[in-house]
Amino acid sequence: MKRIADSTVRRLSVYLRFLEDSVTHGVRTISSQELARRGGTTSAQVRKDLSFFGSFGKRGLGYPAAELTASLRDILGLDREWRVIIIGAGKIGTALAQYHGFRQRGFDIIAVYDADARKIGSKWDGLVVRDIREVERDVPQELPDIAVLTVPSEEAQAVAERLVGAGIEGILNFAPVQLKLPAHITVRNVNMAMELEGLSYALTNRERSGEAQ
Amino acid sequence: MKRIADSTVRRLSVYLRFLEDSVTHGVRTISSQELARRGGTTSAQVRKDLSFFGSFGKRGLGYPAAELTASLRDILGLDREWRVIIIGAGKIGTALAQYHGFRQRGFDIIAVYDADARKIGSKWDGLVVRDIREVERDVPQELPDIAVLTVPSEEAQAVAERLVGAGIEGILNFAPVQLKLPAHITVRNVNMAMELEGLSYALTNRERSGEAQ
DNA sequence: CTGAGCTTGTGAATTGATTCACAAAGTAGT
DNA sequence: ACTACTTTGTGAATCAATTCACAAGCTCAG
Repeated sequence: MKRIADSTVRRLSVYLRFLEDSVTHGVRTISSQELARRGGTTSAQVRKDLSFFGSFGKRGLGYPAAELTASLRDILGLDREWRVIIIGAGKIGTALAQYHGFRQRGFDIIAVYDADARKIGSKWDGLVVRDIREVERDVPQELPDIAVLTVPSEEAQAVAERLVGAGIEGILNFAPVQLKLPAHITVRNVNMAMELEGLSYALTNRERSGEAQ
Repeated sequence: MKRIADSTVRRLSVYLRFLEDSVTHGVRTISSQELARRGGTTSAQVRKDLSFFGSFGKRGLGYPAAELTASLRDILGLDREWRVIIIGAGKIGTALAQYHGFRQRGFDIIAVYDADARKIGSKWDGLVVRDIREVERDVPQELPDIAVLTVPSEEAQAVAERLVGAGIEGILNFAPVQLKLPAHITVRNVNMAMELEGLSYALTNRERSGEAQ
């Protein structure tokens, strides 16, 4: 199968969110045009995106909402639970640990780690903050799939390497540094500073830059 | 001037972070190769990115670190303070409000708003949570540049429209919906669910998908 | 059953981003 | 001053993503 572009996967995620919404509102069938309108793209793009994975619609009618929802969940690998650990019990890490939206979407936060003795042992929401030194022992036992990295930039690379050593293969990195890890490790970056600076650039050079969306 | 790609602006932001770091460590000069290594890209890409904005290096030597830092800050519009308001005092909003990294980088959080009477009036870090209904009065007075939107999905579109009506032109949207706003408004989306689902896809289809970075 | 009206699925065309490759310009050692 | 070595800046070539455009398939009304 052909390599699927990152941008396509992102859009599938957006379509899925709207589809789930539509299904709970009783919508039976939905056109590429409607999906495009809600996803901020074009109908041709929607059809192309879906066509990489198969043929889901009926000509003249559109896509069956419930079936397409199930197919997208399947394609995205959301037909299972993902076990997530959070590394770094700072402001962002804490907020994420307490945010219930993830669990709802199948991402189950099973543990939080930190290096700071003052934080270790404290409890939120049934989760006790563990010592980061335990990660090498815990990961082979509890087999988390994804680590969310919310440690200071200086430590991000070293901590990431430890996680990989312990057996983690997927990392959601909040530190504003580019992690250098073996090729088989999947990394996604969330970089708030970058987003704000993107806004700063766009607002400063309004005529040059297109409207980011 | 030619339209600059979003991906280019993102990379400039990454280069800038590393350059600032280098300057504080006393580095005087830096090559496109070194910037590429740290930014997770290629030297040709670095040179191309910079070439859109001018000629900053010396052949045979590289780029003067301090000067390039200043130029990038200038290009990105970081030679000023940006006034930021946070809408939504939930888990994420609260964490962002208390996170000092933004202020350090020139993004000054001047207010937090919420609709929930139980939250209004509570105080963090010198910031009192204000009633969202006051936003129409405050914005024309205090002239914030950017609104960070951390309200539930269902409310995001309506709240965004109110913000635009009040005079906001830049929005950092954390709600997993595509906002539909006038073309002159700049929107950036941070969508954690999308990132996690991207990881889920990549981990599920390891052979098909490239390593996202 | 027929014709008008939608909407999908998809090659082809286009537009956009990245990589190549090299001349030009500099450094440093002798 | 000359040679060997670096590194930038940039057109040209390549690779990738999006948009176009239309045949084919389906619905529905009469």
